[in-house]
Amino acid sequence: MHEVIDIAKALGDESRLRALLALRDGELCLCQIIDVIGLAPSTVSKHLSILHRAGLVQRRKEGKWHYYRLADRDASPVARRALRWVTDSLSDDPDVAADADALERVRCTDPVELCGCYR
Amino acid sequence: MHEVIDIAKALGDESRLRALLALRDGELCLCQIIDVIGLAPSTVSKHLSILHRAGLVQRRKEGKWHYYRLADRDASPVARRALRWVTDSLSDDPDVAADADALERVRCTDPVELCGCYR
DNA sequence: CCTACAATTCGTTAATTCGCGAAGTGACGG
DNA sequence: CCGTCACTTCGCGAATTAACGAATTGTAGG
Repeated sequence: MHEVIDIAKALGDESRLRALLALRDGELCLCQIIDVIGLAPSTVSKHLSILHRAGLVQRRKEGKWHYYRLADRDASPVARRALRWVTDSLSDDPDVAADADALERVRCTDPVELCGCYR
Repeated sequence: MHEVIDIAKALGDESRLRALLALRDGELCLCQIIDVIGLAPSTVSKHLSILHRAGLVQRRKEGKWHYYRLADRDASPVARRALRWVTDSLSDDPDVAADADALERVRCTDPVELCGCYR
C-alpha cells in the first residue's frame, strides 16, 4: 500500500514528471536536469531524491557528477508499471516536447561547460 | 500533463486508495464507504469528489442516496490505466483485504439500517 | 409544511509540501 | 593542503492539503 502511495505522490508534481520524462532517452547528470527544469539546484536535487525513494529512478556517482536514470529494469513491478503509465500518457505532451527540445541542446553542450547551472 | 498530475495526486492518499479499492466489486452508497473508511462524512465526501474530478470514479444519485463506482469503461485511457495499476498493485494488500471483509458485512446489512454513519 | 436524513459546502486548524538560499560533503585540480 | 565545483542537507517562509464540525442543500415521509 505504502509503495503505491509513495509512487503516486512522487508522480503528483509537475517538476518531477518533467524530470522523469527528461530521463526517458537515457541518463542525465543532475546539472543537466537542473538546466531543463529551471529550478534551484537544491530543489531539483530533492525532487530527484523523492523519485529515487519511490523506486522510479536510479543514481550513479562518477567523480563529482551524479547521474540519474529511470529505474525501469531494476524497478519493482509496481514502479515499472507506473513508469510506463506516465511515459505513455505524456508521450505527446507539449510541455514534455518543449523540455525534449531543451534537452537536445543540453546534450550537444560540453558537460563541463554545461554545469554552469550555478553561474 | 495536468490530467496525469490530478490522477496521481488523487491516488497519493491512503483513504482515497482504500475508497477506490472498496469500489472494486461494484458501486456503493457514500454511507457504505464512510462505514468502511471510518472518517467523518464530510471528509469522505471530499475524497470521493477528488476521485471524481480526477475521472477515476463516477456518481449516480438515487433519491437521497449517492452511489459511486469506478469509472472504468467511461474513463479516459489515462485514467483507466491508472485504475488498473492501483487495483492490480493492491490486489494482495492486507489493508485492502481487511476493508473487503468489512465491506462484506456492510453489503449484508439493510442499506437503510446501515446509513447510521451519523449515529 | 415540518422533520429527518444523506450528502455536500464552508470555515478553521494542524500537518505536509514546495521553493529558496545558506551551510555542509566529498571529489578533483592546482 | 587549499580552493573549486557538483551535489546534498538543513532551516526557513509560503502555499497546499487533510481532517473536523457547523451550516446548507435536497429528497422523502409523516
